[in-house]
Amino acid sequence: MNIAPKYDPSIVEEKWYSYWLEKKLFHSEPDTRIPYTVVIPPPNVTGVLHMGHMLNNTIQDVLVRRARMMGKNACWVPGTDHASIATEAKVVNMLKERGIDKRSLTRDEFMKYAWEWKEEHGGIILKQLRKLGASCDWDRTAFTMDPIRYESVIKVFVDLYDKGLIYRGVRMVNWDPKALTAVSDEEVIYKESQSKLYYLRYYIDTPATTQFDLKDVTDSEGNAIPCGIKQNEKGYYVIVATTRPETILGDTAVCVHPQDPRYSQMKGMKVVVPGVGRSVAIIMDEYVDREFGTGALKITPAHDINDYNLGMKYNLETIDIFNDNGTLNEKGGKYKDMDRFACRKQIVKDLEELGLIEKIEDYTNKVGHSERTDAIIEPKLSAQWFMKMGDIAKKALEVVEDDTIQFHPAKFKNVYRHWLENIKDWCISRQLWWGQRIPAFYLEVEGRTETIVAETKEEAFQKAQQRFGNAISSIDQLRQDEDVLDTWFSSWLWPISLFDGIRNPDNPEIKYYYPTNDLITAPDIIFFWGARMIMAGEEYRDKVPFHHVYFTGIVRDKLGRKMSKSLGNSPDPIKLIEQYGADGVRMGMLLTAPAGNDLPFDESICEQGRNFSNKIWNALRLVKGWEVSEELKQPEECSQAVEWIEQRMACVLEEVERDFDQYRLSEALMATYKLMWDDFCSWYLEIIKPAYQAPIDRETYEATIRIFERLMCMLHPFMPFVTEEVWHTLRERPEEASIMVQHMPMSVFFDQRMLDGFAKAQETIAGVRNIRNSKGLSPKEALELYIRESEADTRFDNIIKKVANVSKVEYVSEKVEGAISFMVGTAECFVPMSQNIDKDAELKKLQDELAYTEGFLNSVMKKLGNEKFVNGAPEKVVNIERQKKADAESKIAAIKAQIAMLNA
RNA sequence: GGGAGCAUAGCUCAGCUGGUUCAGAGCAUCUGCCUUACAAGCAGAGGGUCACAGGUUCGAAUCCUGUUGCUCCCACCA
Repeated sequence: MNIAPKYDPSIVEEKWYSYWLEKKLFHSEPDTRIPYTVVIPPPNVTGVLHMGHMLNNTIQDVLVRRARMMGKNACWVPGTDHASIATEAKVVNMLKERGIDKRSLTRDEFMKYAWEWKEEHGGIILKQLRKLGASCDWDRTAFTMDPIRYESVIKVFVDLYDKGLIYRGVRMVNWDPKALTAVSDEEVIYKESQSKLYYLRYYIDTPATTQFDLKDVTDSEGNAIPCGIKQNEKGYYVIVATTRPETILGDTAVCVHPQDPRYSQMKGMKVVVPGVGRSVAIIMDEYVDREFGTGALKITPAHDINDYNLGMKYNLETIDIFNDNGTLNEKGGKYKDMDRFACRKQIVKDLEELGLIEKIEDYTNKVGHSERTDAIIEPKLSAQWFMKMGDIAKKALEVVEDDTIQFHPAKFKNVYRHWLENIKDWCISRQLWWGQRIPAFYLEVEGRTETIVAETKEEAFQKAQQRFGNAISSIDQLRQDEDVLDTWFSSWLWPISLFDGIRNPDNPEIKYYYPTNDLITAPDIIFFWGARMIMAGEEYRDKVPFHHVYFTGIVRDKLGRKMSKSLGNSPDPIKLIEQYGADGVRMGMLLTAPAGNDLPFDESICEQGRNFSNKIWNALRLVKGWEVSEELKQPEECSQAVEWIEQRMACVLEEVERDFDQYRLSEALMATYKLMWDDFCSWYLEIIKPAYQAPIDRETYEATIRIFERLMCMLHPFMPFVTEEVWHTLRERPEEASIMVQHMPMSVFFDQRMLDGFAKAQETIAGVRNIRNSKGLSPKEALELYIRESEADTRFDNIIKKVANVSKVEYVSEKVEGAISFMVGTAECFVPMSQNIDKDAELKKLQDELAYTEGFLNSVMKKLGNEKFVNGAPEKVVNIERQKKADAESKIAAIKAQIAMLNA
């Protein structure tokens, strides 16, 4: 058989992926088998594959392929997410490039462009996943805005509204002035930034005759501290520290702590907002941190959540000074239309000129940025839709606490608990067009605005007629809410809506595939997505959506930075695949990424994968290059080797099964890797390998093929392509065959004593090789080996002979002269040398070993001499120490005898 | 500011209820080898006071306390 000397993944991968698709091997339909379901974390429809996706999807594919080979009906459902903000931003940009302003379009026109954009640029990422080998059921590809998913979302909204879990209200929300929409708390990223703390003078608004006592006051510990009230030629003033001087335009109070002696004279006073001239009240509230700044806080209820709360409490006026895009509105007076940051600069300049700034300090604080646009978030009062989280969160917490859903690694339970215990209502409306439009309809009835929530406008009209009778005559009186829903409000239904379980809760698919088995996700979306899916599952199926959550790590570059498009530090996964093969990249990533651990990515880890693919390939070349003889009898070393490798495989299988049970994928792969490379290639194949151009016996050959096939099955979930290729080359296969649907080998009982015996033989062989190495002897020169041991195990002598190139193995009761010796356990091995032995070198080696062993014995004796140890430690442990002592003593005796012999 | 986690070989990580899996693996490094499957390879070797300091114990990488250094999450100190 002619097999290429190097493995070329590109041809092979293309070939087999098409083959799998053509044979519909990824497709699943409900049947009598046990289902195994995974739903993909839907990537952004306009996104491209990055390393995070690679890792995440490789893990899913490993689990899915393994489940399939374990005889389960595996179904991995792919799809994409419409990603409102991100996609809408891209569409708006695209329009801008074409000279079209979004505001000049109607909603319908915009949506047409958006869908066009989606059709053109969407789904690239799913195509890329095929290159990775992902065994998704592509027939089931879904989109969070396709009809089934869209309708499901609408239905859920209406249902939750009817249950009283969804409400509309004017609240302080996180406003993204770039995307012009509200975002949820989870979408705000706080970043540390260097800013300034401005100390502003607020003059006290008081008749000129009023006198204040400016003497030092006494704090609670009895120390004298300066009074909070200052005086200059213009009058009395207090100093307020702020990081956002532009918001003074919206100031409606100044707040101090009621027990702050510095300000006790301020009760009931008013101060003048600097530069603005407005006179505002001094209020006193314990919210204020006396230690911060000057202990006096300006209150801007429209632009800060805390100020808003205080504003509510003290009935303060709310002055909103910003437009939606972050510029100043008419309340900003002369600063109208300036951007908020430009305004800040200008206002500081103006105040400085007016002598209203006491000082400016450098200050580091955390500023909220929009997760999607990176714009600085502006707290803003607006009417939004919210979902109540209280009760539903409790249930979602319970199922994780009681391990109905298990997290891998479990440490994420803490994070999850903390979030759910402090959860706030979820702002679900977004001021965008790309998304599910909120099915709320407004109409004017007798001067009031009434709200009707219904799945369609027609339904809303009917409901309106029922409620308001003849006051409603035309459907056109209804006006639908302009906003769409948060994208996560569709993704949270994903495991259910994929099987149409919202619209048709009793359909056979949802009943069969739900709940899914494993969720593979990055920890950074645990709140956005994971937690909310659990809530939706509880609410709509009364069952958790999955039983295990596998958290992948975050892929980082060599410098430890998160890989991101903006940093440009992410390699192109498709290029990597071209360079190392999909199998190589998969293997490289998996080996270095235990669950929950970040993956410091370096291209070199793919090399290991590529090298491994090639190693497998070369083993195939060796085996398929043999001529098989029907006459030859199986040599003893071959039957021993076959027996051993089967035992060994059983042992590793057990380990791998244990690893998978605990979701320790990298460990499972490492164990299989070693089985293939070390045990199979380096030991087994070397033992059975016939001499050059000599044939191999039929029995050994068949056994080898069989073992090779099973190894390929074990590796297939990790490296789907090379294993399929090799599996097909090993034997003639029927038309439809694929390794994908072979049975995964299962662990069976294995004989540990045999494995131990073989390990000893391996050590013996290594000993002989070492002698060869140190003496510079050719591997072709046969040596002799004498072993002195009380209980000889001769089973593997033929193997030793062959692999170590030893002409004879003989068991002796006396020491062998003129030989170099080494020990394997308690056995002494002698290799006679024809050439002169370097006496001094040998002596030194022996003496070193003697010193070490004596030291070892010493420490054992110390333990055994300790009465507390002998009495306190368990019998078993003491016995082990006694055995150590005996072994060490006999070893010392042997070494001493050898030294004596050398010196003789 | 609150909480959680981590620290073991140059790198990435195993190491379960303290004791033969106890100091390990892979990669990298070094030394020999172009030995007819494979130099993307083969055969060997070196390398760690288990972050630091105490404590508990007959016995600690493992349990406790403190220190230091990292990481993550949460939070409205302007």
